[in-house]
Amino acid sequence: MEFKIYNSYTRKKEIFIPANPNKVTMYACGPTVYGPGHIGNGRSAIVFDCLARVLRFKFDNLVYARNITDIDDKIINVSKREKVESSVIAKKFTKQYHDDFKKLYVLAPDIEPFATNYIDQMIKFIDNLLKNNSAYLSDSHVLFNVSNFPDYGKLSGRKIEEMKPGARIEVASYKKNPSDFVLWKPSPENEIGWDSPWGRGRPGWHLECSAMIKEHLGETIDIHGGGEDLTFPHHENEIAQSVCCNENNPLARFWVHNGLLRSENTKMSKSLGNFVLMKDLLKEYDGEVIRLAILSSHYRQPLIWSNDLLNQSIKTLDKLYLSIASYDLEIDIEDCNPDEEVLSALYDDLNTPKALAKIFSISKSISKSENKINLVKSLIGSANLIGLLNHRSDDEKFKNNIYDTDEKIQNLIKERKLARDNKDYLESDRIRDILIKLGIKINDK
RNA sequence: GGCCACUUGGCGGAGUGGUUACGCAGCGGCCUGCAAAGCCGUGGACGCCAGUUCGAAUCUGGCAGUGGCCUCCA
Repeated sequence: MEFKIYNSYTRKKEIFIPANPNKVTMYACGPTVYGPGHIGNGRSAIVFDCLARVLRFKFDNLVYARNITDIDDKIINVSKREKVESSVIAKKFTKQYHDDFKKLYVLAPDIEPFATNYIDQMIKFIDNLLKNNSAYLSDSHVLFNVSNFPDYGKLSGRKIEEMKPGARIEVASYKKNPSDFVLWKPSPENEIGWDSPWGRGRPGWHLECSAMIKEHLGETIDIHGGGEDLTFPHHENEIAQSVCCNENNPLARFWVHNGLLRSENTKMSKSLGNFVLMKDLLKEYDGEVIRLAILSSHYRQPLIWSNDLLNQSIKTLDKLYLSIASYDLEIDIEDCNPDEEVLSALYDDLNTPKALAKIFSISKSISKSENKINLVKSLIGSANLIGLLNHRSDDEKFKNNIYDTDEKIQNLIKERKLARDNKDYLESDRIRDILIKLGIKINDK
């Protein structure tokens, strides 16, 4: 079965064939760690985690890298405010992201490069660009010379002439062309910086991805991903600098962008302040519920984040677990393979809503089937492929469930059964109410 | 101003030129001491206007609405 994915660069769904089947390469832009991540960051991580899982299933030897931007003006600003080193801020929020991602069942990427570990590579990168006239020095900054790259704007579908310079941000005076972007900028004495041929300073935002991709994955990678909001200017700039640095080799064969989350009618974003933090959400909802909510819509569609969506996901997930409860203990996880229809949905541009529809229908068919175990295997195999149904009926997670081994609760259940046997329904219903208050659902039979 | 995307039932959300998506919620029934779960059944949709076609929610054009981007963002 072939794997198809929508390529933002060509604006078409295309069959994905890796350039080198022995090493499939994917890079996704990770977060800048200057504060706790919101659920939009979570969506991106979940989408590319899901893509990585499916690619791993289809191809051997996927190398998936997702970076952490640990040097940036925003981090520096926070560090000034908190009066600590910027590395302290970066470390703190890297840990927060890791914790959040783990709870969302996002697997660690194969490589997680930190920008500050690649300063040397970035300096070399800039040096290369200066040598071939793709960059210039101006007012202690090194800038990328956009006019030297004719394909600039191709990814985001815009022409330099059509852009309205300074529409939002004032054009810096040291730029030859408003679209030129910073590769290296000077750092004041009291701020973090590294020595370079152009003085003490720090790299521009876009550079790290290009340098780290080149270092770990090569000059041309199979898939480059990130949020839709990174298309311009971030990815456009990455392409420009990488292509110019690497003798016109394309940076990525496929570009994959996830749609943005919205709160009501506007996009959720840090600058608008209308975001929901992952850590706050995770206090109220199970990570698997959040993951299901995210995967219930196609990754390229905008998704309106709401409590309704979450509450629906709770019910749906409950039912999925209920349908496999106890049967799942009889099977070996190794034997669980995804259903063919689920697979073909996922192979078709990662159509998770369609895959979930099939998962639900398998789940529904279990109770009336003669061959329950096979269906349970297929259900778990399918759900696991997209990072769902990670728990078994006897897991800690279900402590507060009918499978609870807690003595007090088991006794209550026994007492209730006794009352029912004696047809003392007043008493049995009273105990049921207690159990419900303890978060335990009673399913007779 | 330029570029791009989207618009499906109460809600979420796929898909297809002609046949039930699916889930949640609803309604009727079976089961149950009563519930829950399960089972059986059921109503309800493709933004508007034209065009192409034997046939369009699906293709084309126009219109409207919503949203995104035009150097902070996943």
